[in-house]
Amino acid sequence: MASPLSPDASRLLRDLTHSLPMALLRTREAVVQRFRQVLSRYGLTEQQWRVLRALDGQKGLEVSALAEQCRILLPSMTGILKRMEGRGLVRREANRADGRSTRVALTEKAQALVERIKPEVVAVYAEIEGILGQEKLELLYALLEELEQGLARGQNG
Amino acid sequence: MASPLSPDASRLLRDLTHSLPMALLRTREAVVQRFRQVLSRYGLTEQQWRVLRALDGQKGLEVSALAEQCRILLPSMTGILKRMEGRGLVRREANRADGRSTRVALTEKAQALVERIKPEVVAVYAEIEGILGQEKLELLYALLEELEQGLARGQNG
DNA sequence: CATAGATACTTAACATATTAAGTACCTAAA
DNA sequence: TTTAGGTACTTAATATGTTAAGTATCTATG
Repeated sequence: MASPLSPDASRLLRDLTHSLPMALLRTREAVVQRFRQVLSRYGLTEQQWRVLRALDGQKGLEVSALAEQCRILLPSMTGILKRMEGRGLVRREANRADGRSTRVALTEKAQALVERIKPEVVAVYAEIEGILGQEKLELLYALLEELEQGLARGQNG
Repeated sequence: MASPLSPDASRLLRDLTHSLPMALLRTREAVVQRFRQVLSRYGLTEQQWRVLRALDGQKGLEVSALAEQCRILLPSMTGILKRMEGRGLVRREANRADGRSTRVALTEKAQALVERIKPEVVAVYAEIEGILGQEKLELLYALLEELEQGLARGQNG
């Protein structure tokens, strides 16, 4: 049963190896794996590290702001914070001004952990920069952002 | 508590918005969301679509080969295939030559479903190409692959 | 003041990701 | 032939992702 698609459509519907979601997935997978090698030694998932990074240097953030920065949906964030709180990495304080929201902040323990891990993470970044070189890396960032923005505009405005 | 990192390290440890894993995640998220708008109308997840795409036009694939092409780990694939088999989308046949492996193939129903969905997916691809333009898109693919290959070499060879 | 509608989460239910074990089968070497 | 060591999965346990509901709380309005 041959595909009834036009030649142009066939070009667009690339083989799986070259589809854009797959390409983004494969590259991200490879990048994240390197970071995970570091983080797993500290019993942290990549998402938990994102939370630590986002809260580092902040006095505290509301859960929704934190979720947005980390690109983690609120239902997932609920569980992540619960586990991190259980391990004494984050502390929650009620927002007196607004009874609905909660502010989250790092504990001293978490601050220390972040400082201990940072140098190793930096080393991974250096390794990655070394692969592409700074110029290509910047180009990659620019293309990714342009695509993201373009898609966002298509959704909203 | 100021970070004890060098200026160079500070440059490398970008703010969360510009970290490479986050950039890849954000862009992929935006891209996948567009595809999901189509797929969800057919009760398919993105991963299930990857399986359909990989098997489309094949006589059948072994589970491990399928998993590799789809970039889905075997334990996840086990569940995905179980659900798809339950919905009559895939069929499994024992490999007479090797009792360990199983070959998976699309059912007629799944073939028809793929043909029905393809045009809509192609439209999404066209939309994405329109955002970046073909030239930048190719550049993006090339950069992603170069980075992925570079990281893979760092792991293995 | 009463209340409809919005906000900021949390719960629930299901699908997937990740790592570690377990199982059945196969292969090669003693 | 027996057996140690691989291979191709599957199971299990835990963490997240995704969507839909549910729960307080807040805000603007009549």
